[in-house]
Amino acid sequence: MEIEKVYEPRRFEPRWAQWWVESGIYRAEHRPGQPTFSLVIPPPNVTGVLHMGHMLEHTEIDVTVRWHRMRGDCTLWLPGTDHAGIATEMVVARQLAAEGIQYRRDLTREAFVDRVWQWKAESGGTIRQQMIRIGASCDWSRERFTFDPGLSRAVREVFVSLHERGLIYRGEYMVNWCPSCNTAISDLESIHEEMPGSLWHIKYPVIGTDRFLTVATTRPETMLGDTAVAINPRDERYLDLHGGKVRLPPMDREIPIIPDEMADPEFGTGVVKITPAHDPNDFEAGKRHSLPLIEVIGRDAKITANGGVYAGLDRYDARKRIVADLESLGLLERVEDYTVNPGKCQRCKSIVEPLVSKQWFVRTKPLAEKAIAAVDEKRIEIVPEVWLKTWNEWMHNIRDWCISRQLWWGHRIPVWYCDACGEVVIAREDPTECPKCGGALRQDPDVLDTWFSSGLWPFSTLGWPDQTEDLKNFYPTTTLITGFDILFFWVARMAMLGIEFMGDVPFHQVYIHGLVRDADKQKMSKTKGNVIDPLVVTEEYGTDAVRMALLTGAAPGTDIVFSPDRLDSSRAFANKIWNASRFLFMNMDRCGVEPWMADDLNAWVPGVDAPLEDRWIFHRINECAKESNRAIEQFRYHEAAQSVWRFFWNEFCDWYVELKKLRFTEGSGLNEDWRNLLAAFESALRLLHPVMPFLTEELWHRLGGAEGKSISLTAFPQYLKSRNDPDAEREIQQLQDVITALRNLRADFGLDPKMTIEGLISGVDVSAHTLAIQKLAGVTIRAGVTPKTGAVKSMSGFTVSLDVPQCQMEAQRKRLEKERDQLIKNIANSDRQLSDEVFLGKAPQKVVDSIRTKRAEYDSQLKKVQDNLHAA
RNA sequence: GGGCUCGUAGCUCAGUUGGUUAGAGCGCUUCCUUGACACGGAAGAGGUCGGAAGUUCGAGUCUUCUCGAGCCCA
Repeated sequence: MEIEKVYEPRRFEPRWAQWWVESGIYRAEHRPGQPTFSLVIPPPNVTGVLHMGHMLEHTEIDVTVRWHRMRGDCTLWLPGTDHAGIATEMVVARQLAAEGIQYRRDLTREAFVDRVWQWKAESGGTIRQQMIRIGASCDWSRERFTFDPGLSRAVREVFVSLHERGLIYRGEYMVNWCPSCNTAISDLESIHEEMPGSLWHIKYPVIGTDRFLTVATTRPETMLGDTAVAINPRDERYLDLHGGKVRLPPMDREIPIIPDEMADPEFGTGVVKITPAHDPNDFEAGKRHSLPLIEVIGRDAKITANGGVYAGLDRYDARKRIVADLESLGLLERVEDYTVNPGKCQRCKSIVEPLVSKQWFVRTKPLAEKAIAAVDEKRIEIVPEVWLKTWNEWMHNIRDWCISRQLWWGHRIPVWYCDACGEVVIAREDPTECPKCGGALRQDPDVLDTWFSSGLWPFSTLGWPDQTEDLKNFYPTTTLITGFDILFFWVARMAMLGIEFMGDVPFHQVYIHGLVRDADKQKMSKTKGNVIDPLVVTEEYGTDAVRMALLTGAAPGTDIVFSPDRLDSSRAFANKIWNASRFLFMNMDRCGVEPWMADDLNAWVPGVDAPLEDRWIFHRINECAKESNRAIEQFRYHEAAQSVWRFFWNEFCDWYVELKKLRFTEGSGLNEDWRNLLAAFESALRLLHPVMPFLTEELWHRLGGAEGKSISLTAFPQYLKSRNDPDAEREIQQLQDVITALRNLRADFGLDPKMTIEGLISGVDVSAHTLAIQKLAGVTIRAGVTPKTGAVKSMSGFTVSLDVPQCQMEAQRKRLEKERDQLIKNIANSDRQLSDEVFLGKAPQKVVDSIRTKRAEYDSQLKKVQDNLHAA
């Protein structure tokens, strides 16, 4: 059988990727009575391209999904994307701008939306293609998009029914306005970031006196809209000013001095200005004191007509002018450097302007309570637990959710206004006329926050509001795997809406994965230029190697450092497996063995008389299965990856294959030896499959897997206590110890690796393994009982010696002395503990016993070492 | 201002309920191109677990303080 010398994933990965999709083998078919595992993808943004975060997420999901499928569960991984309102609108707007089209001015809304759909058809499928390339084993027949008709119907149903339940309202509230995206955004989309700024101390003349109140502000331009200044009611400096007024310098307006707790006597002068229309805290204060709202900054971030002489200026130009004017009036007391913390638009980084406007909100408290309870009662389990605190912190302090967006691309808010009679219609079906007066209706121009539709994802994708079979079979989903950055944006909202509309949690477990960082532990970002394109490294190293590199570092609760080193070693692992199979195939040829696979390899066990190494490797497979199953079940991907790595490389390749080499005879045909070897290898491939799907599929087929079948549909090895073989384990361990000790001695004496040496082994019977010892340690065991020289090494339980010339004894003596000193130290240490009455009285018996046993071992070894030293 | 996480070998990280010679990968040193593999094999060196105090018979593992790095929320 021809097999290339080096692992070259490019030669087979694209082929399998394509076949997995075309064959439809990952379509979930519900079968009654069978356990179900379902998972929905955290929908990537339709404008997105696959980045390392996706690669990690999809790898973890895929491992989990493949593992469940191999365990025989009816398994669904539902893929799809979201319509990403702002992002997509910006992408298309940019495209139009390049053609000289300003969409809001030159296009109708309908024309624009058509254009977006056109864009989606052309460019919206990138990430899908990329996912297929990396072998994501999802059910493409169930792919969904948040803007599909069905999902849109779900959105409308939820909006209307939340409104009916009193959980949606329209209100005049302070929102985060992004002047460059031209829309309101939610609190979560406004990112606070510290930056250097200034604190201006401005003097406000107190009416009727010659005094001034000095107010410190980081945003002097907002003073145009001040409607009061506040002092702390207990602040003794200003007791006499209660009920007084100040003159607002640039506007020449009189505004009241009000007592309010929000003024901190310790901060600055203890006086704060109040601008209810442009600051969230001031907005609240304004409500408490019934202050007027004066909007001085508009949606374009320019000063409005209310701003007097400053009208029409950009907010920052106005700031400069106002400061200059105050200074010339002698009202600017001083300016100090100050760190400011403004909200920035998550998407375009513009500084958001807090504005008062009419928006639609979801009343979140009642929804949040149920979600909090679901987590408290473990109906939703958050893994790792560290995120529980963050979850509770946020959920308990949750604020109402602003869901209207002033965009064209998105689910249009299903609300209509009648200009004739003022009626507001909120309806599941588009109304044609006002039900009250028959007049014309005008639909609310805004669309809903994309997360509003993403929040329905676990059930809208399964057909809701229809009561479909899929919904019945796959909701609640089993597990959600996602990043912490969308814990609130998405996870919390799915929990709230799922419970509200399905009456049950959307998933039972949420696994929060880490962040992929570069080799210097830096976050990957386009601006830093340190992003690694997963498709590029996939082409270079192979998808499987990239997966392995990610998984071995994916310990729960930690970020993943993604370095070329790790990629190199993962590829080396893949190459090792490749070559192990190459070895098999070459020897199969030599021995005249045809590719073979039993009907049910999962049931294969070597016979009772099978060679020791066969019994041993099946024992190890069983142990590895135990570890892998446990690890994947607990989202301990790094342990799953490491355990199969260790098994395949350090046990299967390093020992099993080496021992097996001694059994090959030319022209043997498919004998018991071969059957056991091939069955063991096939099991090992199955253990590895969830982690490295491509390589294992390729080798499995070369091994004899029938066309049209897939290793991904075979059974993952399960741990069976009955397959434990402690005798084989013990005997191989002993053999390994003997061989290691001999190699150790050889190295110490600097013996030529090619030279076969005679030696003696005492204390253990290895007569059955003389051939193995000869091959793997280069030592032939001679007759006799007395070592010829002092080239001796004593282990616990046995002693090995080599016949080497006397002249090389100096190295030996040194090593023995070192060993002796270590043993003396260990014995002293044990004695100290064993003579400690309190320790003996309080420590558990088994701890004390183990120390006694060790003490005895050290002692007998010490005696041997001393004997050897005398001889040397 | 409130909260969280991390600090273990040169590097990146494991270390499930505290148990007594602290593990892995990479890197490093020495030797070896033996017909699966130099993306390899064999043998090694190297940490006392950021610092201090405490609880305990016993602490990398629990408590407090402290220093340093990062993150989230306001």
